Amino acid sequence: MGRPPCCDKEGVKKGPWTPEEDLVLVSYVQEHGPGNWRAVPTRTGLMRCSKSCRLRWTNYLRPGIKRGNFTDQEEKLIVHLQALLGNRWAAIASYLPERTDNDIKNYWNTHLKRKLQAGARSTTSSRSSPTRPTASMGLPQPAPTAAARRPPARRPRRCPSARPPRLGRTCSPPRTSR
DNA sequence: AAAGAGGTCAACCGCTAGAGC
DNA sequence: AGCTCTAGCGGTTGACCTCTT
Repeated sequence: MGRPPCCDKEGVKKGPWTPEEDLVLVSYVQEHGPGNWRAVPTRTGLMRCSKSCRLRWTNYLRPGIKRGNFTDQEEKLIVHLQALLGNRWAAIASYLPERTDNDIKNYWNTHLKRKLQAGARSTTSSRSSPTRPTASMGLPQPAPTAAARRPPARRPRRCPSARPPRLGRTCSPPRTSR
């Protein structure tokens, strides 16, 4: 008998969360606290996978999250930490408690990577050896997370193209930023 | 005003570490 | 020691949005 899937694929809702689902999840977490995500779908009646619940909470519903509008200071910190730690977004996020790893990852991939590439292109002629930043460059202390303990190396994915088509984004709340 | 291109970001998937038995 | 299960992580996707033509 193989390992069962993390959640029942039949009857599990995918795609954007509705405000009603958010409300259910928030009230559950307020009552029981975050954790034991496995129990959340059964206890709340949400037709969502436990992973989806955890992700929604940590990336969107968790209190104290700042969204969008990265400051110059945050941007510099992310660039510095990325050079220092690599793509360990959770570890980087631990230095920015108001930001989520997903947010930082997105910001890096959409803004900073491009920015740095453009900068690198303009300075390729004057290529002194890049000064690799050190951990003692005035960084705040990270919150202790499991991410900080994990090694950065990961295996390549097995079949990246075998994915079912996504459901349409039909009922997400209107975007606030931009 | 319409169409196409490119950017953004929420959410998914697959994988690994670690706990529990 | 070995197996199962869960939590958490990083990479990726694709719908939606904005800008350009």
